[in-house]
Amino acid sequence: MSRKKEYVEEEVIEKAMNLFWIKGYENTSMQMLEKEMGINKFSIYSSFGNKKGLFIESLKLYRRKVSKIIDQLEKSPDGVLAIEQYFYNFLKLSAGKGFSKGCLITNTLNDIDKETDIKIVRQVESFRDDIRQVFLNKLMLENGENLKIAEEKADYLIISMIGLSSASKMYIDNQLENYIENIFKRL
Amino acid sequence: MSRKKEYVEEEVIEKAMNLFWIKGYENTSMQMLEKEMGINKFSIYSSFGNKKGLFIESLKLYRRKVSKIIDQLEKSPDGVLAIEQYFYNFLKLSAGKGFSKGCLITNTLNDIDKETDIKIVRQVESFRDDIRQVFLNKLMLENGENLKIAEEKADYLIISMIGLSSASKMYIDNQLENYIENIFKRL
DNA sequence: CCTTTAACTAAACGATTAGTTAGTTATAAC
DNA sequence: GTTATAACTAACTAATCGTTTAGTTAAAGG
Repeated sequence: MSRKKEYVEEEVIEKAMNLFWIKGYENTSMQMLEKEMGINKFSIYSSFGNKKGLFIESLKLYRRKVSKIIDQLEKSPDGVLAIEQYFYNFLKLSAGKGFSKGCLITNTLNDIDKETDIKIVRQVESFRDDIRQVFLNKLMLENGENLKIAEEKADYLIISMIGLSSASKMYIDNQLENYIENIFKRL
Repeated sequence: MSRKKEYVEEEVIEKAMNLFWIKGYENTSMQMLEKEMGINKFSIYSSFGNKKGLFIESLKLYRRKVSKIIDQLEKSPDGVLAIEQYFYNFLKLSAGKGFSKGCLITNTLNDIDKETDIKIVRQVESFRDDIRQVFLNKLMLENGENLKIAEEKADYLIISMIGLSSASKMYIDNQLENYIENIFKRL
C-alpha cells in the first residue's frame, strides 16, 4: 500500500545518541544529525517529531545501554564490592576513541537550566533515582547495615558517580582509579 | 581629546560573568549580553574583541572571586579541616536565587570538546592545578603525611569538588552536607 | 496497470546567531 | 569655537539554527 522505510529507527537513534553524547544537545545541529544518522531531515521529523523528541529517545536508549551493567550489579552476590565494580564498568562504557564521553545523563544534568524541557529533567531524575535504589539495595546486603546510614552512603555514591563522569573527561586512567579507590576505601 | 567610556569594564565583565555562569557559554547570546551588560554590541566588541574574549575575561574574574576563599584556606592554621571549610564556602559562593549556579570553571569543563578554544582549556586546567596545589600544601601540614599519599588525596578532593559543583544544581542542602561529610570522613 | 499512500529529496521558511559598519555624538586639546 | 578622536546608536551583514513544505519516487492492493 505504501513505500517502506529505508532505515531502522533503533539504529538511527543509536547514531544520534552517540552524537548527543559527545557534543551535547545544544551543540548538535540537525545538519550534523542528518549526516550522522544517514537520513534526511524529513525522516527525522516524521519519526521523532522534533529535535527534542529525538534527544529524549536517545536518553531512553542510553538508559537501556546502562541497564546492562546495572543488571550485572544487581545479579552479583557481592555488596559494596559489586558497586565498586560498577564504577569501573561505567568507565569502560564511557570510553570514546582516545577520550571519555562521560555519562550522557550527567552531561545532560550539567546543561539543565530553568528553560529545560520537563521531560528531559524527568529522564535525568528518574535515572538517578533508579541507580540510587540499586546502590541502596546492595548496601543493605552488608551485615549490620542500618537504613539511614545506607541512604547517606547511597547519596554519597551517586554524587561521586557524577564527579567521576565529569572528571573522566580530563583525567587519566590511574587518577580515576585512585579516585574510585578513595571512594570505597572506608565505605 | 576624545569621548569617555560610559561604563567601567570590570563592572560589565561581572555582569557578563554572571550570565555565563547561569546559562553557559553557548546558551548566552550577544543579544542577552548587550541587555545584561547595559552596553551596545559595538562597545563589547571594542572592549573585548569577541564573545570568546569576553568569556575568557569572565573566567579570569571568576578566578579572582574564588581566590578570596582560597586565601582564607591558605591563611587558616588548620589542615584538612580548613579544606572542608573551603567546600562549604564554595557552596555559599555558588548560591543563586533559589538555585545553585555550580562552579563556572566546572560548568565550562563539562562543555569542553575537541573544538574548544585552547585558551579556555588552559584556564580550566590552570584553575584545577592551582587548587590542587593548595589542597596538597594543606594536606602536608597534617603530621606524618607522606607526599605520594597526599597527592592521591588531593586528586581525590579535586574530583570530589567537581562532583559537588554538578550535584549542587540538583540536590538539596542537607544532601550536599552529607556528601561533604562523607568525603572527609574517609580522608 | 492504475491508484493510493507514505517515504523520500531538496529547497525554502522565519528566527536567531556572531560580528560589522556607516553615521552621530560627546569630549578635550588647541 | 573649531577640530580631532573615540564612544556611541542602530541598521546591517552572512551564516546557521530548527522546522516546514512542495514535488518526486517507490511499494502494495485491487
